Amino acid sequence: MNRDDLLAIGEVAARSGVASSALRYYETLGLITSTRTSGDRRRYRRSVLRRIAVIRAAQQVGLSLGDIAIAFVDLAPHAAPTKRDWRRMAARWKPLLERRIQDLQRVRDNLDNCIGCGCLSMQQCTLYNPHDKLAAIGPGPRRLFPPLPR
Amino acid sequence: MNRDDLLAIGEVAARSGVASSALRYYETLGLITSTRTSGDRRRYRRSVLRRIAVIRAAQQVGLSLGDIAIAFVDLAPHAAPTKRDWRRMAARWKPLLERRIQDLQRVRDNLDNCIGCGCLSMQQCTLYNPHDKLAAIGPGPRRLFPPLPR
DNA sequence: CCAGTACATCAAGTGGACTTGAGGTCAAGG
DNA sequence: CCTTGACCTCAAGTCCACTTGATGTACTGG
Repeated sequence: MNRDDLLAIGEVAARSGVASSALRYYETLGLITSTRTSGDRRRYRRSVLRRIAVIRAAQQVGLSLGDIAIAFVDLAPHAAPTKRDWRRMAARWKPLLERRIQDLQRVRDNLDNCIGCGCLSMQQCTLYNPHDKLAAIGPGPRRLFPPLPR
Repeated sequence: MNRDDLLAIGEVAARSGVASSALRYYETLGLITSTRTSGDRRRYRRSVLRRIAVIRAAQQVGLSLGDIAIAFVDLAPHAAPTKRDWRRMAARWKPLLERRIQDLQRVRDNLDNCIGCGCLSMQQCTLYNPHDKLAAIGPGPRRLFPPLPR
């Protein structure tokens, strides 16, 4: 239906699983870009799907859209990140991801312990230790990570 | 300083790393409870620290405070969860946690792939595949998991 | 006794990530 | 030509997890 290999917002929404309104919102944040038709409709390059996938992945890691935007402008002023850009971003995010995984594994291991012990021997339980990394991570789900290292 | 083995809100805040205002907020949600002194100050049992640790852990897993509250009223109407209660909660949350870890590992493995390949061979890249589990997880960080299984 | 600090309530504000609604436009099919 | 559906903008609303501010009360040290 689209001759120019460009996607309408609805198509992008369908293929990415992200609502059109969210896509417009991403655009206001500079996370994605679009061209317009004569009738002012957004047209997206196919590469936007990759970009969106990266955004979702980064959200998974715990980055805010602001953090992601920074990473994007920082690394890729153009719409389709190059191999090199992508590699840099991936390298940068990986430690965060690793740490996040480790944190969750710690929680899981504690659950295992607690399932075994009933968690009444609290002294050595890291869940119970308020001043470990978990506590330092921040005020709950909305900020799972500190801001990107400068 | 406290004879009755009860903790003032400031002490709980200091020991748990959670702000007093957040503790009061948790109380409005029924996540924690307190008794009052004659002067209307909150006094917490020591076990509240464990409860708070559990709350933070569950947030780590991606549960909302609402979800946690449900799990709590569901399992533990009393202030200090018993060994059995805690075991059940842990057992219930563990699959969520495992899944979350797996999802993140998937992302990480993809990053590894992409660091190697530059992510330009997108066909087999699961990051690029919009209809996989990642896309299904939901609208970003605020709801990393579907609501608790019934 | 008096100052200072810690705590109380309650209403309102914040930030993130969107969604919803009102009101209008554009392009295709019958 | 006219309807329908997808799209547009912009302002406002929503949900979550808290925080902040105003105003008042209680206990502690000097």
